[in-house]
Amino acid sequence: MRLTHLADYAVVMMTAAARREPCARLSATDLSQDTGVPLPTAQKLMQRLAAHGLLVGHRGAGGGYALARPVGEITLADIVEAVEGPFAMTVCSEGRTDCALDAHCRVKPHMGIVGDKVRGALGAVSLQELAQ
Amino acid sequence: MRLTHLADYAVVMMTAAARREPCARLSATDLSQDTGVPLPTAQKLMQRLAAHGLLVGHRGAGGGYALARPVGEITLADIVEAVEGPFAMTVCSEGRTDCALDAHCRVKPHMGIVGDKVRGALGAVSLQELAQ
DNA sequence: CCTAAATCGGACTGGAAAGCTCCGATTAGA
DNA sequence: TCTAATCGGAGCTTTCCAGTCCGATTTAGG
Repeated sequence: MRLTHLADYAVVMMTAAARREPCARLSATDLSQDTGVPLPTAQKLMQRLAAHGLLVGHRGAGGGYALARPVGEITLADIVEAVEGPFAMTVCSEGRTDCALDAHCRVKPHMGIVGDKVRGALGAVSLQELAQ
Repeated sequence: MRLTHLADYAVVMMTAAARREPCARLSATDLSQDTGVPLPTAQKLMQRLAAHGLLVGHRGAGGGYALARPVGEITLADIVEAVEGPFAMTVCSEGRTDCALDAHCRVKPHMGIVGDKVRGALGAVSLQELAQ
């Protein structure tokens, strides 16, 4: 029950962005230098965060990314979900039924509820709190 | 943010044990047949669960495992923590400081709190609820 | 006392997913 | 129109997890 390195990096980068001016243009290079995250990795992460609507990208010279929403409306759950995928405690919660235990499993109906609880715990932490 | 297969298997096995009589002797073979978990994997999991005080092992002929506590006093958090290790969102929360971002990281102090929240969410679910 | 059954502990192999890097496509500014 | 800086996707290497096997230890029963 721990975050992947990519999700950890994403949280660090988003908090670094939250400390800047709102709507400021942030390039992947800028955040890479601020946080220490390797540049190619930072690029890949910002792509995913933009694809999930947490950042908006502006291309071309002078472009970069900007927070899509106010810092109070972006939660830890949003960031983790953008990088790691949906909060499913088990693979069978995602619709996949290729589980060898599926026939005898009596726990499956409860796992969706558990996932929601975990998501609620992370959803209660906003970027504003993380940035102090 | 998902459980490993081993933790998933452990939850299924513990719920299967919870449906038996309290204090019943359960061998790894029994639970393996009931749940469909491969026998060697079941053995390894029960070792870990016993090492963390969730099961008590009885060696020798007629031996087996039994739940160490009533089903209402064993939570999902206990099981996951026994198999996956402590609830640390990041490696730096466990005391390791070999993180390249450590110097600039301003999020580290908050991660311990986040881990506690997640643990609380899983700690609110007891074996009794999972077994219906 | 002896046999048999079952747990405990370790080390080893295979496989999947994460993590990192490089290269092409697109766009704004001069 | 040309240049420069960025977004976006594809590929590869590496690390960690999952599964398996073996031997050692212990206890109940005949």
